[in-house]
Amino acid sequence: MEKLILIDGNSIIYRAFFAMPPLTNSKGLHTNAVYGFTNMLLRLIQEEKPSHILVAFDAGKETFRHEGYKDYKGGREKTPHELSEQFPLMRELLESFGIAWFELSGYEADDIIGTISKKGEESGRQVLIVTGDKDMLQVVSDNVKVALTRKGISEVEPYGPKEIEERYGLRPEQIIDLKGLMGDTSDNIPGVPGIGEKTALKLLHQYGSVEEVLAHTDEMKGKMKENLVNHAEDARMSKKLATIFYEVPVERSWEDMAFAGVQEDKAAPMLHRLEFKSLLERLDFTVGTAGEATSDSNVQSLTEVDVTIVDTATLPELKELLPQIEMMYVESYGDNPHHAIAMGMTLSTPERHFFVPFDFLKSKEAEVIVAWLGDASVPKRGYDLHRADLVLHWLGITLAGEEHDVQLAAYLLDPTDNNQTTSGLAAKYKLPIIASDEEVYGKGAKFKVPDQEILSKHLARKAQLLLQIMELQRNELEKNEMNRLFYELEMPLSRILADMEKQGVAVNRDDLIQLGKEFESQIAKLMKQIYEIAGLEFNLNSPKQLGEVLFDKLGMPVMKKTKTGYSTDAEVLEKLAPYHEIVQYILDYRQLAKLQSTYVEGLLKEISPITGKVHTYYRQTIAATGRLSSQFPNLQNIPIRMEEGRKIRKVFVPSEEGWFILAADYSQIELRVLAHISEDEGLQEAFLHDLDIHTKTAMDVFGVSADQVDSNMRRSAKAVNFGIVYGISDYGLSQNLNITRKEAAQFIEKYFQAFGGVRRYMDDIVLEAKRDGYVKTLLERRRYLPEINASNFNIRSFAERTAMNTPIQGTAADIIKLAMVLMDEALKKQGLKSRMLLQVHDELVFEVPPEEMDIMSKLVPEIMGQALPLSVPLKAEVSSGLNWYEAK
DNA sequence: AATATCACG
DNA sequence: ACGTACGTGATATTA
Repeated sequence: MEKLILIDGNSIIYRAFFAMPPLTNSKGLHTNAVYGFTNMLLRLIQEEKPSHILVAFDAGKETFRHEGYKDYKGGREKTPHELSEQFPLMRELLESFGIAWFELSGYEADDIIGTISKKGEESGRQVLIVTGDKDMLQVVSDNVKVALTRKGISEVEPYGPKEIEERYGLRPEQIIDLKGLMGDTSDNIPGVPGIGEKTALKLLHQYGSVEEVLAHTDEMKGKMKENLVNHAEDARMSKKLATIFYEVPVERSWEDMAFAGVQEDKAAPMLHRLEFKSLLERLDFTVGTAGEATSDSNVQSLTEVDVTIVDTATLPELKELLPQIEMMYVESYGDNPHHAIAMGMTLSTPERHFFVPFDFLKSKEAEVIVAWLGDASVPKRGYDLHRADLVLHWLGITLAGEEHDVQLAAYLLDPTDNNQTTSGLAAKYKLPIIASDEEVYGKGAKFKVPDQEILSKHLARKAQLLLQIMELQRNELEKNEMNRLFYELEMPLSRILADMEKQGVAVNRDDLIQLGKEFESQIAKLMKQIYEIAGLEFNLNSPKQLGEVLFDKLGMPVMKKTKTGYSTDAEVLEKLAPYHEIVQYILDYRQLAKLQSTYVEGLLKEISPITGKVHTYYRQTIAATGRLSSQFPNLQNIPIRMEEGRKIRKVFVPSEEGWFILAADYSQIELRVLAHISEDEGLQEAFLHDLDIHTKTAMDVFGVSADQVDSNMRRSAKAVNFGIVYGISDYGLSQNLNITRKEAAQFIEKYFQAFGGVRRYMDDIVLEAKRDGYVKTLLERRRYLPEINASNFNIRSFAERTAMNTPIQGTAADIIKLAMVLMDEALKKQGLKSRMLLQVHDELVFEVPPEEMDIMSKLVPEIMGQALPLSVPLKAEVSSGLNWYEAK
């Protein structure tokens, strides 16, 4: 049977434009959309081998749809000129490829395609429509399929009647009823307010069509009924607008649309003009002539890979090669690795790739693989092994022996690189490009686990690249003197973190609920008072509405603006508090609302029904300074500064009867680190004598003796110390202390006079950053600062402050990470039952059985204090109790 | 998806 | 003269 492909040119070229990075030829001509379109076209030709092709375009501004509804497609952004200039190029390219195209003033591409597809079907041809527009689904039939583009244009999802039934539970012709009810913002089709896809489908499943729905509104109630009655006409019109017109006078014959393959003599000059070198190279001009074999054409941009799917039959081959496996990759989806769904695993030697389906891995016969995974004496190389460990753990499988994690190494080599994906790293190292995960899986709601065929190949391609990347990383780590940091600190730490996360922290659910009730009643009281005083009810959580009440209605002075309107943050509200009693209530409300939503409700949602604990996920490859971060839930920002919030800590309890929570935190670790690296004598002296550092700073800055330092002076000195650590600026300090910039500048000058070594450090580190392009910590952790020489003052200043702060914050991070590794060793060596549960940047939290309280109270601060010998002592203070609140 | 706000070190 | 303190993550609202 002959096959006809109909392409919605506008839809595809738009998607190509936004999906592709900007691309211009040497003359400055934008070509990215044409490139994306062409790539897709060639792939279609190769895969579908069509006998006929036609590309339809929209023409002119006004179509017959505007006659009934002048706002049709209103509110759309104007087409960027970078795109509009590509339309003529696209038409030329189609002509050079011998592909027919058609447009007709007054009609949309949809209508042209609909018309031709009907004719194609009637003449006994198979039809495939390629578009990004779901409206097109209405023309689907047994012989007409619609391929919808997914995530850009790299992949399409074919829809026949069966797929529409599965996805929507509708017949193709009901798609217009769906649009009629839900509307379409992109075309400015109104639909019925309050009815989205969910509701629309429910109604259609019950009544079948817009007309039937409208005829039965008497059976409904509430807002929905009201909306349907009031907007019945909108619904009817919307349906009409979405309905394809099948009578377009198309001036193309079958002969015009026949496609006989791309001819080199015609196509090559055009491709040259566009400078599509890769396409020229890849095209061998034998592609796609109807019915002809397309043997060795490599239109496909991806390299071929061979993967062996591991099953009963192929297991012996893998078994044989297990000792030679050099790369493992576990794919899963879901942001939270504790709940992630495993998709598949690849095990690779440099020559061969094995794909292990998880169903098989769980079977009895696969236990040889499970044993291999759990054998700590077998070094594992992989990508994001931390995540792999957790995913496998919740499947009951142990992973051990992690030696090289490519993601973690990539983070160390450039912690600010936010594309540590395999395809991103491949690009960085100029290795062959592979499809990104987003291209293969889609993102957000479009995410879909692909067929095993596609998945296994994608993973194999990743593994292939990862093997190469790993070798390059080994060299680079060596060159950067980061071997110790990587192999002795970060790699062992990644195991420890995974173990802490699996262990989790017990949370007393009932107490948390009780606390929530107390917050709730206070919140209700505050809301009532606020609404009463304001004289109206509004959404207190909306800064916009709050701003209107405060500034427009009550006429309070505007202190600060955000880019969208009035600022109502705590700093502003505190200044406004004297003007009106309502402000304090709002501040109190804000505080409680935060506690309730984030810490009560948020935490409750994270308690595992399986373990009754929260299992956070420490991310080791995020923070630019080398710190950890914590997610799902974030256990590094549990309230402590305010008593109300601090109560949250009471619900974090030991997981075993009679045990205790023990917490130890470093005292002034950042300033001690600063004392060490700046070699400032005064600062070192202060820590050698274990002075109160803020008081000491106040003495020097204000030139007074210890007993003359009042609380206000100490507060200022503390702010100066913070400023120093952050990379000081007079403006920042003045904001913090609510003083003038001049006064702040004087403080800073005084500070530098007293601590000359610190001034020298600040100056030197900025020069070092300008010279090397990066700064580093004591353990050789790097952070590149490409903006350190920027001409823009703001950008440059930011980089300079970062240069000052990163070695301090980063070295502190190095130290506590070292302490964690040493602590883990000590616990194991001494056979202690105590468990490390949490890390909060300068604090470690443990759960400890009663008989180990004495030893742990000594051991923990000792190990933390000796983790990295500095020129000043490191001090860790320990405390304990029945819960985290008491361990303060 | 972006913005505002606020919790922590 | 320039205008921000350093590093994170979660929530609710709004576009």
